[in-house]
Amino acid sequence: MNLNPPRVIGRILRTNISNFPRRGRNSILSNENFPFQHRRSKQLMETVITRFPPSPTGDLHIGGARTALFNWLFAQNRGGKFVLRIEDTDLERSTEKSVKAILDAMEWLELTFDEGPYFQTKRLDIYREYANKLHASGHAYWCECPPEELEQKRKTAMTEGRKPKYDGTCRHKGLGPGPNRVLRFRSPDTGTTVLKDIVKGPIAFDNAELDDLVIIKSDGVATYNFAVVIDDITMNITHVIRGDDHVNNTPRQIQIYRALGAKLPEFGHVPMIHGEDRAPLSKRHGATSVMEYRNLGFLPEALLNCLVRLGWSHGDQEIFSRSEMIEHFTIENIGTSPSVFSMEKLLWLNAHYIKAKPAEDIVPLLRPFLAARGYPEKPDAYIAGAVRTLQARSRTLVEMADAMRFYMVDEVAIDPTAAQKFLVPEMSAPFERLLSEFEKLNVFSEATLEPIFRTVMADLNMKLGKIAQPLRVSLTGSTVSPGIFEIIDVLGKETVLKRMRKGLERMKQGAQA
RNA sequence: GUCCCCAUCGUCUAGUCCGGUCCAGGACACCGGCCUUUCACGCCGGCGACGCCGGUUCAAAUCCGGCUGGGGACGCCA
Repeated sequence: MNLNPPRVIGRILRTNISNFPRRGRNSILSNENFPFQHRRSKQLMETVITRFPPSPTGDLHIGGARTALFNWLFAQNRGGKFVLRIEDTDLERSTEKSVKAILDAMEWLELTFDEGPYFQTKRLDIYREYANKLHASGHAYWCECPPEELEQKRKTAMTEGRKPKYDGTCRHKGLGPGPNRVLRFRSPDTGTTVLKDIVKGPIAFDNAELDDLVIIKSDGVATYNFAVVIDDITMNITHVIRGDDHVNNTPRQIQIYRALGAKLPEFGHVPMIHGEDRAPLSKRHGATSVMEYRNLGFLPEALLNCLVRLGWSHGDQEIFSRSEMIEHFTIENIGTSPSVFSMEKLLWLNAHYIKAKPAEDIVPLLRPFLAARGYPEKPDAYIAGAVRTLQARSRTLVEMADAMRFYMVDEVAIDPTAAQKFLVPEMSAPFERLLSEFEKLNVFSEATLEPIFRTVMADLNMKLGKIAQPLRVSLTGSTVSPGIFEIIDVLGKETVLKRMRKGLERMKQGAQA
């Protein structure tokens, strides 16, 4: 006879906990009966503290950056604090270089932190202290099972279709510490643990699914699942916003909080970012590291804007300034399904920010790209002028730097196909006429040039388009460029006349050929 | 295999909580047009989705169940 209601495992549906709103714009503030209502109002007095805990085993990648951004935004929105913590307890894979790379990327994105960076390897004693507490209270025990044996048992379980969990061999041995021994957390084997996820809603786990996880490795270092909990407790973290891939770790962590009698933070799990093929983002999807995007000529505000829209939205708004992101960011508007990172969208956003930014502000950002191309030095004002003509035509700083070549080099290389088509003998007469008019000119600007063009065109009974292409080819070496007057304006009289004479020569050569 | 999560245009998403206002809105990409000295920018228009099957209901993208598909987790990694 079963008098107990059936246990509900997994996503708890509205019918089971009807007043747990998963999302919904106003529900949290409007619903008086919301179970967390007064916890919530207590929180309003309490400072929000979020954290970003990368492990220094590589560059900061897109997914990590978005997690950092969400935590940062939430803290900013609530007037709270943002903590950076380096999770370097994997002594094998953690490197100094990665720490630097992560810090650089955070700085580039201007994701400023109020505390840290903390390093877990500097806090090992704290973990041991808490581990001792757990041992003393009977919540942890020493285990001497050799790793190879455990590995073998896991495999067997897997092939037999069972969950590969620790079988509890040392659970009741009452062992003390010793070489090659690990400390395991004694996980309850009945009941359920409920994760009240602020993004996904409540999720229940059957405790029988959870095994006794290692909390202190045989080298005396805490494992991830233990160190995070201790850190989040001792750093007073109020909200843990992290990737979806941590959902299954959370019930174990909750049990540790409970065993320690600590207050739980709020947990929010954000769906992951995938590549175009829906597989998790990896190298073969192209650039995955934040700094690669800087090298590709992207602006940090564009990357941030792109990332914030992956899994979060505010109605139909696409463009967000930093302050708008902060102002509008709420957990309720985080989506529940995984998203695919799109380079096309990033390019569009980047083009938008390049257009919107004052040319003067682009110059310093562009300089490294110019230098990389070995262009001769030019003054800021000159480059700014060139930038202005290219802003609407460049999606990245790389494209801009490439397109800027003809402004920068002394001699332009003329595209052979373009020369063949436009630097033709028939054009030499009108070209000569234009050249002689230009030579007389003292003030060289669009305002003085345009009337001259008009009169020359009228005299020769030609359309502007007819002469524009040969001129363009002479000045830039290509049939594609910014507007002809803009170019002349930036290049200046001397260079324009020099290149026009060169062009004229080519036209006459064409006549002989 | 077991457990967990997810499911609206090709992509990012609005709408889902509180069913009707949605023969589903916006953005990127794509296609067409306008503007025009080239290329862009900009503007206008077009293409294009509620995974499937049941149930509840006068009414379902929205609630319920199943299926299918995708993803995650199962380490002395984090």
